[in-house]
Amino acid sequence: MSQETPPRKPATVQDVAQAAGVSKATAARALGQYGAVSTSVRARVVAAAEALGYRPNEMARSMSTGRSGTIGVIVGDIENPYFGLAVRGISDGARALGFNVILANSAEDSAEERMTVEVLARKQIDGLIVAPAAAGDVVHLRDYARPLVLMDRTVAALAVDTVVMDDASAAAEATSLLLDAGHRRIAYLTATKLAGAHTEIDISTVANRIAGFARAMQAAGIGDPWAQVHFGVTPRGDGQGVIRALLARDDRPTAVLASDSLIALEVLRATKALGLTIPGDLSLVSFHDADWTSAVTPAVTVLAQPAYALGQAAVGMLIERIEGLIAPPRRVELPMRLIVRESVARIDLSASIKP
Amino acid sequence: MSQETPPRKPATVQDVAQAAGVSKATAARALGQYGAVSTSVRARVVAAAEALGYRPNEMARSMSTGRSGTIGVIVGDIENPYFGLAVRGISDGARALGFNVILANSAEDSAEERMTVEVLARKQIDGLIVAPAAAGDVVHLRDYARPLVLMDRTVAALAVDTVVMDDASAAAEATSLLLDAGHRRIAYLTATKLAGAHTEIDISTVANRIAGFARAMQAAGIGDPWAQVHFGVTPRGDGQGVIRALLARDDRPTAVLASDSLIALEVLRATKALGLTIPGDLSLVSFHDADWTSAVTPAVTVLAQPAYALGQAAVGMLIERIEGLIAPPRRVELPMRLIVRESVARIDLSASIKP
DNA sequence: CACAAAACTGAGACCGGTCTCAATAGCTAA
DNA sequence: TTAGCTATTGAGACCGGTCTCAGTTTTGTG
Repeated sequence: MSQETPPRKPATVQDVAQAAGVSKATAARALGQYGAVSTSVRARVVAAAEALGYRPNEMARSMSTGRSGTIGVIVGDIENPYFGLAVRGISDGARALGFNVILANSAEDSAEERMTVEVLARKQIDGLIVAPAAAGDVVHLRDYARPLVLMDRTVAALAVDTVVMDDASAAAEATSLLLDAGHRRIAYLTATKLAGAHTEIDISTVANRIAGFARAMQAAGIGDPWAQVHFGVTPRGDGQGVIRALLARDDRPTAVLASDSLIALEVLRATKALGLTIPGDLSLVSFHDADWTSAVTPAVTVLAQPAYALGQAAVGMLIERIEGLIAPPRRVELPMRLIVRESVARIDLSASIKP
Repeated sequence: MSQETPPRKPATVQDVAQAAGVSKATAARALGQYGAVSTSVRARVVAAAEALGYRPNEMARSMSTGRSGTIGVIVGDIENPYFGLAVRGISDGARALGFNVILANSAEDSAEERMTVEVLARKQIDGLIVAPAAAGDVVHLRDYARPLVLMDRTVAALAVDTVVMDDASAAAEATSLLLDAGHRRIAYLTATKLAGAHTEIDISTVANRIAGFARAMQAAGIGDPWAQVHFGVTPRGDGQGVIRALLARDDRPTAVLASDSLIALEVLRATKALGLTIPGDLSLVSFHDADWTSAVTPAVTVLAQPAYALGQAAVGMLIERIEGLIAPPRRVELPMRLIVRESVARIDLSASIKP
């Protein structure tokens, strides 16, 4: 059977029908698992299909059913292991439920995001999961009148299913850990840039974390924690410069909280370049339990994020909507877990820190 | 304009045509950038389309043009940063050339790969890039009678465009580095498992690297280098056990060559658990310049692989074929670059190594 | 000013499936 | 035996575009 030359032009239902001596409609029924077909005819059709190497054209099928069996996913940065893991959760979940995934990157840019939504919509995706680049610019998401799920970030203006993490309390917890170890000069590093004029933070995740950080700092009686927040620490941007400048200051922080594993890596790089040691000269806590954090020395204390579960939850909710679920928008919040390892040192509160 | 209620049912060419008072054919020409349309009519149609919020249905378009503008990519393990980077190279290249990508995982399993090819083919992809799980089982790839490009691995039985790296010479180079530093007991660690009965290595990359390793070892007068090759060092499998057992032996290796960054991480984990230090107790060289390798201490000496370029080259060749290029199968080999860092120590050849 | 060439436009087939509806066939109940 | 049903099957419309071909309108040229 493997030696027969495959047809130049792929076989269609029509071809199979002809070979089996039945009508196109009947062949389609036998092949497509719908409608009623007598067992004898079905066998004949299936045999013919087999012989012709028939392969159903999913595109044509989607054309008439109106469902593509594909969902779109837009994240800001696929490079980030956190999103990478979330996407895997989505993909696995989607496949298990019979859907495919088209993945796209927005580069954390709203305009790019808008164009991407348009492209995906044209491809007839059945639904969309997005980690919106900016909560303030979401008309394209509202206009996308189909099942939509927000992941990692909320948008007040969008009443749709949302899955997020408990960013505020996790940030507060990590900050408290540092505070309890005696640290007072704690810097919070995030990749997000403050857009020119307005200083509003347009990503709920970032805002919540900073809020949690500030809350914990203030509870410890430390004034103006916002001054300790450093924006624009991008791995492929000037992140390294920002960190080095920070660590070169006389009143340099004794501890840093990195908002993702890529930033933690930049911190490692900077301390290495500056000859500082962790946790001796600088304590470090990072968001996301990247694989390397537990393997290196010192192992990095992290806030483990259930990113895979995040993705699974998102795709689960999305597909429920696609299947027709009618219900008010749901909101799921997943808890992070603080994993204490070796990158945080105690500091003697009474001793002054050498500049 | 943003306050008009979007139509319940998306507008089609027909709707636009009607609104503009022209025939469907003319509207389609104006909207689809083909055929000739007078400027006045075009303006009228475009305006109508704008007003109706018309959005072309790519699926329908593909249906009649016979081209989906989508290419499929199958790799063994998306988790692996090496493939992750290659996939990004493919995605970026594809987008630049006007194509989309559907990504799939084969879990390094031929059967899974076969099913995936089938699924992608049904989705009418225009071409396929694959890092085949096994060179011995490729009928499904041969039967897939469309543009096909092999990436990272060659398959002698498949005369198609291929992009690979210079695995043999790179492995030899890294081994020589270790040899020159005085090492003699050098272990090669790979994730690949030897399939039950036959001990053939069914992945060209793995075979070539081991060949390069063995060649260098033999050139240094070291007998039976194959005994130093350890298979099945999978991060999510028993990799950790294998490494620990290896490092616990009296004649444990003084250096290891890890075939990817995930394995290097496992080595780090094992030495950490066993209280060994790198490079003091064990030297390490790893394939792939993962981001963490240069940030940690000691920084890991690596064989940098142009994975992004690998992906770009693959997608470039594939799309040339899709566009109709007729030419004998091409083969591109990309060079790796050895980046010496801090994870290799000199060993005094005259001194005996303590067990 | 007349006629050929070029530019537009409209009708309708087609891509490869699904799906509705009517027609035929086989079978049971009365 | 025959009306009444149900199980099968065939014809053809339809999804939303593209594309061919013929008919109509302009434009160009001698």
